[in-house]
Amino acid sequence: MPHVVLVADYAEAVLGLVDAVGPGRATTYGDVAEVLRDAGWGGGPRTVGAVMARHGGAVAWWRVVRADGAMPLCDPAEALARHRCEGTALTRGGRIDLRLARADLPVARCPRR
DNA sequence: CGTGTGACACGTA
DNA sequence: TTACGTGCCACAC
Repeated sequence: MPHVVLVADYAEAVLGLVDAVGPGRATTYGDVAEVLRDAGWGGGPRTVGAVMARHGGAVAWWRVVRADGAMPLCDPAEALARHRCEGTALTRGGRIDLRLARADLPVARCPRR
């Protein structure tokens, strides 16, 4: 079959990783993209963001933040509230403290290889 | 096949 | 610390 991986499959992988991030923890678009990249998928941070925009509602989207710890732009207030409930480590600027909250992502597997 | 766009990342000022 | 420019990948026109 084609060497091109359908977005649906990529999206499934993204959601799987996000789902693996437990309460009180967080990961970044870049981290997710890197894992998927090592697994043989293409894409970058922005591609992960695109997937979240389309299918994010099915998972804990607020646990995926930017590399600087800032909340996703879609709904910062909602995300911040969620993290406060979960007790996620935050900095005084109201951003995620990735030093403490960064989650270890499971190893993704390639679509076909 | 060029151009614009996006829930990003990173170096530099 | 914030602001701006550049690189990045995939997709819609």
